[in-house]
Amino acid sequence: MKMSEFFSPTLKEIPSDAVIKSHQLMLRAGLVRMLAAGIYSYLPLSWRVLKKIMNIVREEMDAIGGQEVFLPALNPLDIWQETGRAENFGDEMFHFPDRKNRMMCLAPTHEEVICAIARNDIRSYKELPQIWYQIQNKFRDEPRPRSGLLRTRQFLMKDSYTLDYTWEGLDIAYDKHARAYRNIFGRCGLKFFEVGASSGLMGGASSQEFMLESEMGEDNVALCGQCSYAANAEIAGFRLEPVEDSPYRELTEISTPEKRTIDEVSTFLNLSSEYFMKSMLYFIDSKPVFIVIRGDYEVNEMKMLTKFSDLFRPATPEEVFEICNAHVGFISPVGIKGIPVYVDNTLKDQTGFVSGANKDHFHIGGIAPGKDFPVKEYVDLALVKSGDLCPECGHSLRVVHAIELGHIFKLGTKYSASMGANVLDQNGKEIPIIMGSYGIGIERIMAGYIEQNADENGIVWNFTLAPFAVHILPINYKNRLVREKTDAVYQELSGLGIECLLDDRNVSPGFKFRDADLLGMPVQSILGEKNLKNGQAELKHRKTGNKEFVELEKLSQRIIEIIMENKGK
RNA sequence: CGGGGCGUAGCGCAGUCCGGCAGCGCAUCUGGUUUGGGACCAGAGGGUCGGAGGUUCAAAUCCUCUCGCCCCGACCA
Repeated sequence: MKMSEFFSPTLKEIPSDAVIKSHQLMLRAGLVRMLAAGIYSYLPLSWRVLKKIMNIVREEMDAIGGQEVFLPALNPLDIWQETGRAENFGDEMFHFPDRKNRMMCLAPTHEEVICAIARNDIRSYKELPQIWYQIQNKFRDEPRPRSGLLRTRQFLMKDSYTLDYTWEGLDIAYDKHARAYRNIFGRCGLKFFEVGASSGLMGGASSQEFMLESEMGEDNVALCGQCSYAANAEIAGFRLEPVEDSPYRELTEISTPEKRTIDEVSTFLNLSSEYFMKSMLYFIDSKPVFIVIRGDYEVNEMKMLTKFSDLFRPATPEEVFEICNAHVGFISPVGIKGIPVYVDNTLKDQTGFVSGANKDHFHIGGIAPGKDFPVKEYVDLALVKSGDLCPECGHSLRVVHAIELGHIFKLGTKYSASMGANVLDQNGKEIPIIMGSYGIGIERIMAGYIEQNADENGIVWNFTLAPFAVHILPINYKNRLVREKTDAVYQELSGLGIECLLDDRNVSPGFKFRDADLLGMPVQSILGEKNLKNGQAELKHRKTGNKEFVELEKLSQRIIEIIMENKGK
């Protein structure tokens, strides 16, 4: 491809709207342009990359027996009402009436369509198992699209669905996907890891996420530095280091004027936060309860949801005062009768905690849960933090930001049951199909790759994803010798099936070098008059910056060598 | 949805406080020179100052409304 004919509008300056590295580089290198918030056009360079990613996905999905389908992105809303997800998604799902006033929507995912097909056309267990997948545009009216291609309102997703009639079958399909996903992300050259995850809105038994460590990630993940333990912070567990030597052995009232937060009281008493008990009043199913947790931990909203479903809410300051006769910051379950207390495991088997005295401007030291107030139940509600101990091996955990690339779910029968997607089993009994659901964000692979593989000059593609393998840079293409040799090299490489981008533009050498570094093809072949006269070309490796000089006749051979050497890296 | 910021030429910005000729750099076009890290000379084109309404002799600038984009939070397979 000649650059003079190729559409890759590069930018010298960083567009002011782009904040994260991948977004800035994709705009500067002319990969994408924004049409509206969270809606992007993929220009020739990025579409070449995305097609390569999709090819890898197809190969690996086909390898586990997946059958590619293409389902409608435009759906009638009523199938979404059948499963109740029209309401669950709410405004996050684009919906609108068609000309006959039937409500339609743009599908944010495709379980409902899969079930609609299965219930009509699959009757018997003999027709199972099935693995169906597609690569499709998904639409989600995100409250806040952001971070370039990492969170958009229209995006490409590989989504697959497995249909089984036994739970063992589901396990097998799930494991196949885990294997395929490792291959896909590995082949793309991503440093990824797998974590146990929450199923969230999707429901279902077990789920696993494939994550990319990145400051830009919206998820928090706990990683063990020693063993393979990795879990989304939403569900991560940890081993507790108990506190023992509290200076408060017995119940002691402490004057703490105007000191409300754990931080303030901790500083005031010069006592670190693990000696505190954080007391919070919630309403669960309209009844007041105390939730208490050790002072150095936060409550994990997702664990709250799992424990109490969505029926909980924090008490208002007025309700707190009414029940405790003290203001927020000075309360605790000590001495408050008739209100159940859920105690987080971080407080278990320890004593001597400081919490509110239920009297403004006073705290109490020396609290022992179970002795100084009744424990309704010990529960796991704490949010893991960096430095906590691995639940598997006891080594310390790192909590890092991560980008979710893929997610696999054992869905079970949630959707098949509500939509009546049933089959007859061996005994002639009607049972709901057991489903799995598995997604990969295609653009996130590209954006995530760039987040991990770029330097101050631009993108650094590997051969697997690069839009072109070789960027040919003639210095002064108008020069006859340069032009003839360049054209010969271009013809030869292209003839060998090596994708080449030829910068035949009449611009200064520096301009070409900067653009080439920005676009980031793995190898640059620089052809200048001086070297050509000696029968030589220069090869520059984008990743290392290393340069080598190669005899012209051996150029293509050397490039093939380099490609082979770097396969799978 | 709450908080903050921004909107002026393709891109990056100044001008807005304090009303008075719409500017700068880069990019673009024409001609010429140049060719190993974003070249030089000469000339040229390009604007509904996001939009609507208002105040004023006069509005990019002041007022009201509105649309869009970004960031933080809430939210989020």
